[in-house]
Amino acid sequence: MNMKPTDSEMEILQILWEMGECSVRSVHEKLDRKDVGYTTTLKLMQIMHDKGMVSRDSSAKTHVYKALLSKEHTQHQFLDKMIDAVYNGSTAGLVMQALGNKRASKQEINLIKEYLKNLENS
Amino acid sequence: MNMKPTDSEMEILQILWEMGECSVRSVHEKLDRKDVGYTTTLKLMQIMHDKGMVSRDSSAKTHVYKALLSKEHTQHQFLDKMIDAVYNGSTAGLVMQALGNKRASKQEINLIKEYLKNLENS
DNA sequence: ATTCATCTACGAATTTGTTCGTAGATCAAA
DNA sequence: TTTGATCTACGAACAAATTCGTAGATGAAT
Repeated sequence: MNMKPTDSEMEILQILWEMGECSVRSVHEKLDRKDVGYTTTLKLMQIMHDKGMVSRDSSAKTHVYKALLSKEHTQHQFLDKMIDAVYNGSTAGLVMQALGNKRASKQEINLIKEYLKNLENS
Repeated sequence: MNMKPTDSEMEILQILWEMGECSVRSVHEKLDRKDVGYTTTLKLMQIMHDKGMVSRDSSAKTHVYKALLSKEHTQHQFLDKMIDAVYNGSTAGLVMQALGNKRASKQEINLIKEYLKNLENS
């Protein structure tokens, strides 16, 4: 029962994690991908339910979905796979390239330094 | 001409990056995935050639392949996509979770600290 | 020259993910 | 109670990636 979400499923999970509970309609509206039909989103969420990734309250006409996969666990899963598949198992390789990107702001870098300091004291 | 490799293509690229030049046979033998036929590996590398990901010297009977995509650029591409898709755009989020994993050894962490120091002086 | 292992080429089957159209249920408002 | 908007269910089309079987070329060894 330990499925790795697909890209589309990941987009939906992000929204569910942020919102907590959600109808298909709400998810669909928050979805920023180029126009895809409503029933597509519906179908995806039904499949996710079949897979056990989300729970569903179907007591009312409009069903309400909730993520069952934890955000942390799922991120972890992706990260591990990426480190192996793209960085040959080197965590440092990934981290240093991530820091080398122009994407990391001064603020983010300070955050990371703090984090490293705390790591030390444990 | 800027393709994102699939998972299988990535496995092959890893080997090509490591080896420099390679026949299909060599790649196939280094491939550690659960037994897949030789012609499957062949086909994949032919497709990669069609896509322009690898070059091919076909002067001899046994063709010799070489990666055309740079390792750094490809890693970067994956990293960027991952940060958006899984960490909502937060580089720090990814880095800190990577460091939190038990996978980062003391040695790796020191490497990263060094790297951060050098970032400062520039 | 024949044999044999190994190679490439390529079509096709399979699998997995994504998309949508249509049918029928539900419910609120006129 | 009829209408209309919105919902779910579901089959099926489509697309992309992966897999393999088979045919034919090549070259080394007998």
